Amino acid sequence: MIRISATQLESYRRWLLNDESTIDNMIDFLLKRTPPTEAMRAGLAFHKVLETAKYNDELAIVEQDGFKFDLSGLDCEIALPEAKEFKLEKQTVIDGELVTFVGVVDAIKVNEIFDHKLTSQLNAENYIDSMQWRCYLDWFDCDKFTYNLFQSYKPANQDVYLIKTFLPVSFYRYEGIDLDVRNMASSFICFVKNYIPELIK
DNA sequence: TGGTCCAGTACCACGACGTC
DNA sequence: GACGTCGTGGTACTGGACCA
Repeated sequence: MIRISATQLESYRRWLLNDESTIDNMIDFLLKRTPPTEAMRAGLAFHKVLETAKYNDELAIVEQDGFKFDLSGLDCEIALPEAKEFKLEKQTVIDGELVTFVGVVDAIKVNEIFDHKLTSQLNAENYIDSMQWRCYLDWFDCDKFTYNLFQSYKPANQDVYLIKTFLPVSFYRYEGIDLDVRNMASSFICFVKNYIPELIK
């Protein structure tokens, strides 16, 4: 049996596209030998801010885990569903191998999944090819996936992240999305069998 | 002139949470 | 308390454009 997360599949997809990345790089990632950057920690802290926010909360300057975020520059309302951090496990068989797909979405409501991303570069095209939304739409059996993109900027000599822009970007289920996920998972399983068989329990 | 902003690209550890 | 599992995408860098 092998457990596969949406993050793993997305990282594997990007690894396939990168001619210069080595097999060892991918193995290191899957075995979790990599340290998180400050940006990742900032993203985590911002996530926590959105998780703990309540309906009708007016967020201006908030502090979380040592990071300060200034949302006063946003002149819009952000809809945050009540169902947050929703986890799913789904078992299936691919190429004769028992597979457990696992994933956690930031928020979910009827037929729609939400994922929050703190980014310095607001580029929706970065997410078009992503396996993440495909996996979640397939596994959670939903029709719409929305990335809530928050563009941040950290001025030099300041310890605050200015949240400049909020941009929701949605993707929709299409015919054959399950096949795309299965094909990528099949390729991933093949890689694991060849290079990291210890991940198969 | 200095500060800000943008584009593109590759890659990897920690906190939180659930389970035992 | 120990252990296993998951998502967190931004950093660093370069070159160039823009603005006050």
